[in-house]
Amino acid sequence: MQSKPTTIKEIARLLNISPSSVSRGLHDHPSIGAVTREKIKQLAKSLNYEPNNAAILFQKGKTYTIGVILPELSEHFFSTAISAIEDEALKKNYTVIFAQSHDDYDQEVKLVEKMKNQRVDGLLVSISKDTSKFDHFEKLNSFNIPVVFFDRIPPLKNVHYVACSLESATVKAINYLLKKGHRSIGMINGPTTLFASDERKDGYMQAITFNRLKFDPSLIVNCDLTEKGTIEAANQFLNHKRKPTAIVAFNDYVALFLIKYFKKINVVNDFDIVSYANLPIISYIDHSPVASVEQYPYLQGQKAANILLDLMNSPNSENQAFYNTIVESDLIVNEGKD
Amino acid sequence: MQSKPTTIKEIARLLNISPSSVSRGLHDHPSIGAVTREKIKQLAKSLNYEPNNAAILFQKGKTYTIGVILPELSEHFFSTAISAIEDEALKKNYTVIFAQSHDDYDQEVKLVEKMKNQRVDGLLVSISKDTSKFDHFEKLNSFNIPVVFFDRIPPLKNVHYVACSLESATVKAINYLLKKGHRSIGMINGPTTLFASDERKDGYMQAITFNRLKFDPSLIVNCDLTEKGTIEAANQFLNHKRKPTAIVAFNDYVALFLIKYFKKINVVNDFDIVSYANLPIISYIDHSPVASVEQYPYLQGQKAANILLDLMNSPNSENQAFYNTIVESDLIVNEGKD
DNA sequence: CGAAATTAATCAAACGTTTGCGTTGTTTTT
DNA sequence: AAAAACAACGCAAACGTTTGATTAATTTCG
Repeated sequence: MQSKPTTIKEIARLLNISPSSVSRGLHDHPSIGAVTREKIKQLAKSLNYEPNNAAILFQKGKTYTIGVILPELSEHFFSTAISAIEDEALKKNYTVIFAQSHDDYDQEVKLVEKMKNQRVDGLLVSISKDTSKFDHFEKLNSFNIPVVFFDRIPPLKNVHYVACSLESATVKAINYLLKKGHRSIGMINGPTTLFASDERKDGYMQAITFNRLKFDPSLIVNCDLTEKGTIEAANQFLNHKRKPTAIVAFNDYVALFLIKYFKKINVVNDFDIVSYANLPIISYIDHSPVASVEQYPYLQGQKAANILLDLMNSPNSENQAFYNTIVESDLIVNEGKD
Repeated sequence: MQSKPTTIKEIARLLNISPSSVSRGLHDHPSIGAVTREKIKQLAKSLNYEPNNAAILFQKGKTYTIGVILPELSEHFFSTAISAIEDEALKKNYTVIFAQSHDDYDQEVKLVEKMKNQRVDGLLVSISKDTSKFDHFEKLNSFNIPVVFFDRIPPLKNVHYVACSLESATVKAINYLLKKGHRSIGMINGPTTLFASDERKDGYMQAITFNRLKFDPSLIVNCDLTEKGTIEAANQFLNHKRKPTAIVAFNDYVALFLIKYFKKINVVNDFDIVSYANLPIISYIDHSPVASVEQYPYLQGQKAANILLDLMNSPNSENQAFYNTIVESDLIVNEGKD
């Protein structure tokens, strides 16, 4: 009743050869004769032999595991990204373990420590909102655990990362709105502490100045990304001397709050809204954004995973080169709204 | 530069005692004296000793890993559930690995096999849509790997599971609609192969007959859950001799398709819609469902994980008792729509 | 005071696999 | 025909930790 998994020893015993020969036979080592090799393989197959991973990991001192730390799994962006990571890892026979920081710095520090103790071979990280120190990652260097950051990356030079250029995407978004005839464009930006806020702002300014228009700083409002904050920001626009006719929202949640509020006060048709995609079904709502910045979470996850797999399997000599991959984001125009 | 993790052997060498004493000391084994124990612990701490997990797993023949197989991580329900699973596992120092079947039977079979080979200590499964055979799970019995199904459970008696009682929830939904005055209620149900379809149908019938109303089978339409299928189902209702005034949609996606279609043909105000929750933001759309059946994914994940942890740590004697946990689902009435 | 019980530690095996090195025979080279 | 090369396999150690059995030293008790 109680099946024990087949082992190499068992196969060796049945075949009257040594375990080492079985091991070599299974790995097509040249020093094992063809006939023996086939006998080994056939018996292994018929006994449903599967290598005991724990034993291999232990003996090789590797875990064939990559850790993923991200802020919030239930966010569509991250669940998509981790899905990609898992797919890539599976191809190379790596296992993925993950943990959520819930956007908490202390939690993130703990998780990094835990991942290190779990002896992950490498780490993929999307940093939490309120992480501004990065010592906890540097410790991993001495243990030779490579780290690749994705999407939410730290403002450091000497790290590997994959991210989206929100700046160029924002330029595209503003250009699109300008081409539609808008001359006063508001932006509900995130907290100033976020790198992503800088990128949006820079993109905004770049597009405005490139088109030889006057940049009005009061058209960019920082916001804590809550519903309340969004409404406050919206009110600033409504009372603005140059009331904008289009608004770039920090993300789909903000866009959602905005649309809800605008509907309530019956001004929803006065604005074109552009947002940064993270809710798959936003296009289903009425008066949904006219365009969205697509950040390709699957692609980002894929690239980050592949870079990490690369780093883990290369000698640690080439420490000077850092992978800095930018995934181009695209402006997706919402059809039927144009 | 290149740090090697501290080992028990190293500690033993430095303290001039045997590795076994160190191991016992760290585990508060009574046969180690208090002074020695403290010396061991202090040195271990100062050297940042962390047990080599791979070695422990190997030697114990356990992996302290629970596997999760689910259809689609990007669905909000599942990402929430796995988030709960991870939280529970972490508490007991278990690691979670997961994989997606993408609702494909063959893939699911492969994943079960893979999880078995990875030597997971237990498995949590939400079965794929087109799984109707369950041999691949039974094989796990002989390897003493407990399985707990959650949400999408197989129609078997001798399995552990956690699920939502969609039947009673459906009763609540129908009762709610009846109380609102509806007398002809349509239901867009899923494929007949799904257990979840049976439950909805049973709940519908139960509520109708309990209220001494006549049950009209043509008011329940099976549907493949695609947009096209939803529209076809909707058309059946529109042409029905007793055109319903309320419709119960199989899930939020179906509700979404339905609302979109009804809006297009300008009949959206003719219907009250009730749905089963899986999209967190559905309440933001116009003409959103008047009520939703909440299935508490976090709670389900939590319970399933705890049952599994229980099973893994109990002797395999009590094989007769099966955990059959039903999480009561609630009808959430969409405020402001009532 | 000697036997038994208790305390505190050690020994050695085990878990399954890999791998450097050694040992056979057999074949090829000069 | 002796030396060199090669083919095919076995031996044994190693990875870090746990644990049953054992030993040695000390204490307790009748």
